[in-house]
Amino acid sequence: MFPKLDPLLHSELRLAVMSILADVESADFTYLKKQTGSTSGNLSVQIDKLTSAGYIAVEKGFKGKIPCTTCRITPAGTEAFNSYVEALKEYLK
Amino acid sequence: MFPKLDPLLHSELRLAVMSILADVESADFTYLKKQTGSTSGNLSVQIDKLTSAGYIAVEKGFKGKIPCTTCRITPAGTEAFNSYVEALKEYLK
DNA sequence: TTATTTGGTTTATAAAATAAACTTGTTTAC
DNA sequence: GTAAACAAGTTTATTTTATAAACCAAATAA
Repeated sequence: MFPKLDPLLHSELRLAVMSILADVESADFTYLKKQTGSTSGNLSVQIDKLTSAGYIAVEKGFKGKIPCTTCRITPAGTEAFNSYVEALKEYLK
Repeated sequence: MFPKLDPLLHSELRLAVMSILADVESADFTYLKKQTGSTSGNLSVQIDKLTSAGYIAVEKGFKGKIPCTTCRITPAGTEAFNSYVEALKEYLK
């Protein structure tokens, strides 16, 4: 039987964001936007959802005078990501 | 950069169906329904989409007097599935 | 014969993804 | 110094999807 896929992670953009954050200590909004090729609006919405789920943590600050939103994955996020990868394997093999 | 994920395959139920059909010669509606645990309505809709995309072929016949819808993957479907798996790996590693 | 079950399809609703428009503040050009 | 352009996002609106609920036709069981 196929395991249920976490709908929060089974989304192209959110998965890309999580994939990046799983690899780096932290990444800011602009970097995520460039790496994923997404629009600001879409990225903003998806970051919110990941934050509400507790999968990532967001810190708002400034780089000089310019606002800067920094994201990092949480332990819960790491665990969810790993579970998702395991679940997905059942579909791909 | 993250490759685009085929939206037709990036769907839990459609992916499960394709995953099954990639493994067997053919499978009928009832079998797919049992294996995926989906509702008839949802399965019917998703089979239609995969058919329209040319990823699977559907044959409608009878098993005795009872109608029986048989599905099998097409070469285009196999290729799309393989590409999807490759693309997804970029997100999971 | 009238329920009930099988094997679905169609239609309606809920949820998601995405795009477009807007905001706040900053830098640049005149 | 002020108007225009830009950066970094957010909010709102629209489109697309997924899913569920309702329905239907034929077969079997009571």
